[in-house]
Amino acid sequence: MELYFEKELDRLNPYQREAVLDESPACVVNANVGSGKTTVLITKIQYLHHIKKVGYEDMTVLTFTNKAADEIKSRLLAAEPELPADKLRGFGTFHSTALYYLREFLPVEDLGYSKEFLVIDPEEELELAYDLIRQHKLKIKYKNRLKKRLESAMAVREAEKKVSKYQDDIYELAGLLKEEKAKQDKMTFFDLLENANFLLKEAEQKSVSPKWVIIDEVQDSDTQQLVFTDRLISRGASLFAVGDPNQVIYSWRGSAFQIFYTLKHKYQAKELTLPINYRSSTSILEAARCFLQNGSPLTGVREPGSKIIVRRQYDAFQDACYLAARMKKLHEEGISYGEMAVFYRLQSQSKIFEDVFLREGIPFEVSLKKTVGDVPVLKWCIRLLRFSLNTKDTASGIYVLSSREYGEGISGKKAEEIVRAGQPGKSLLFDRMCGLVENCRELGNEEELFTYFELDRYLNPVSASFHEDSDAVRRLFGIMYAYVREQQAERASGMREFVNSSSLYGSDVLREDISRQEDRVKLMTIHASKGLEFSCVFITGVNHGLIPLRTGDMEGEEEERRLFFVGITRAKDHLELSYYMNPQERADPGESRYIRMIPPRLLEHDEDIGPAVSLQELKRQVQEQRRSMTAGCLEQSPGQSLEQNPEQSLEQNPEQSLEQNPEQSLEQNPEQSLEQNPEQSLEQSPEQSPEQAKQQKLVRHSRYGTGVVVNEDETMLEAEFEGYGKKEFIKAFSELEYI
DNA sequence: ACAAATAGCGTTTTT
DNA sequence: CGCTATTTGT
Repeated sequence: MELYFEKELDRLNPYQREAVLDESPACVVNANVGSGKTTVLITKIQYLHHIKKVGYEDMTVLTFTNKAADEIKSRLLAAEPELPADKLRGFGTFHSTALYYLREFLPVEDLGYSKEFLVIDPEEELELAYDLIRQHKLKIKYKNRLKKRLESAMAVREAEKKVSKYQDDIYELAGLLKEEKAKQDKMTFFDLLENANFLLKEAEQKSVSPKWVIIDEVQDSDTQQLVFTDRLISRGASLFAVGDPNQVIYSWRGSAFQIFYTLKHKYQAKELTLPINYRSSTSILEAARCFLQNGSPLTGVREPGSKIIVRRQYDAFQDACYLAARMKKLHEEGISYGEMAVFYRLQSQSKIFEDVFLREGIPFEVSLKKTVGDVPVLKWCIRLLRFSLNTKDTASGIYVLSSREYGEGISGKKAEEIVRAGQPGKSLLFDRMCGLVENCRELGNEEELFTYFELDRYLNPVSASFHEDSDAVRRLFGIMYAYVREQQAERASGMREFVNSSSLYGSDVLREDISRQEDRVKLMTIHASKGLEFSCVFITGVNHGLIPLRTGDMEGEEEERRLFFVGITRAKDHLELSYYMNPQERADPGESRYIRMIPPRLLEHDEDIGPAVSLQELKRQVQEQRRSMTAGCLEQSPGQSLEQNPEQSLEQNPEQSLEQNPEQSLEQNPEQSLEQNPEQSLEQSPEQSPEQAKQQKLVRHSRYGTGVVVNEDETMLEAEFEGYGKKEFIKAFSELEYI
């Protein structure tokens, strides 16, 4: 083993080797993009184990995502296949490690919990809070923002909790919620760390005392995670942390300020640097250097490579069409689609690319954050299992019975009665849930479980999404059975563990079918691109107002710059930036100043925004296609609410009016059509062509009188009434009369 | 019951 | 800044 390890060490560059061999009790490694950070981290772990004879069980390796933790574990196992998995129990995300400590070593009873406590998602905590408000008749203002208000209330110190800003009972609620969670044996992600931190301060030394704390992507730590680290270090652990201050893009969700500085001072940590980037061509690196905050060195070792292409486009649609053609060409040249990626600033920007790529036959995959909670049927099923496995969880029982979409659709009051009384015979579904643990032995696979709950009946067979729903549920059950088998646990307790483990929230329950075909173009936000790399990267919409997004303060501005830095450093060989002359969203037309910050000699401008006569026709077809699609599956997609924004903005954009008069628009360059019709932009309703504005449509309403139609589509109608102003109506329900 | 006043977003997302 | 949801005032 030691010999094998010598070879590993030889493969490292001097900087990497120094980090691995460093002997100081605390060391932070300032690792540049693409400098082999993960390799150093893994080699360090192996070094500690094989050479320094530190047991894996004496190491705590902390990451922020399950994905990162899985990668580290699987790379260790690949090098050492006979390594028993339970030696790596201390390897995982901050939250899963806190969970492990709480379950195995820390006296959670001191906080009123049992060892079998449950992990709940934020939404369930919110439900609990609303329940408490009702039960205790608390006065809470701005209930719609309760989640945010509670978050800030929980962060306030005990001493300052006298009167709330709005003079309501928010602090009382926070206190009650804490009690209630302990009573119901439930912890949120926040509680996992908070409680672990509290107990680590008090508990006896021997219970948890790793010899090493090793942290990946340490720049993303928030205060809670910093405290967790500190608790372990003050128990005698040495520290080895790796991260990149130039890749801080999550400070808005609380990553602590200037971590490297803090760690260096707090623990007299030695700071080492990994300056050499192996990933990108030197042109790309040179451009990236313009966006570094501090003058940290960033050295490349590769050839200059091709210039960065900057494209001027009329709008996102034209860009999408260009990209489709460009990618086809690259594919013909032998670059696989999997090596290409399109980045944008906002989730809502993906839609137009999806539509065009679908039409053009480009295989693609959109990276969307989806958890079980985002799919209504799975959310319902999890609650079904939760109550079945723990009938004390009455909130889940009530939720399942009173759901409108699934189950028996019992009213909330009645459901509460049944669940609280706990008497059988009132509801078949309720009886089945209560009987699950008893009958568990006979239910050997997902199909039998499905049948046991009579889900054929309860998953709302008349709904359009029934097939999709039952497939999703079967898949979830399948994953659960696989988990139980893998853990070699007794069935009921294995299921309980699955349903309550944070691993559930991190697992790819929904992505099974996507990963089959790998050769796809990836579409994602720049945020989501962190940690990935592609041969060809296309960053789209590099306009001011998008990249950078209009931000209030300096800090936000700097974060935007780091974000762009992250985006361009994902590219290995080829990078293209595009900006729009007619951005439909909040962006300004023209190139972002970020493009101007790159030395011109690195750039190649492509300013031809040719008229492409058929483009308008194509665009019309794409929009038509989308309309028929969204009409068909309105209720199935959980992401629907997110996707409504681009839809709306599309209705308002000028193309809508072009679509209504195709003959007129076709021979015009789209850019001209806007500039040549100044009256149009002065109109109150730009979606109407001048002709339509002249022959105004009038409607009569029983209450508001006669009004002028200002906006109209298939479902909605907006009219302006004299003395009343504008009013929106749903056509199907309003009693409107055309005049 | 309606109108005026006020608060606080806006985007990015993991556990 | 401009919009929306909510609270507060009449």
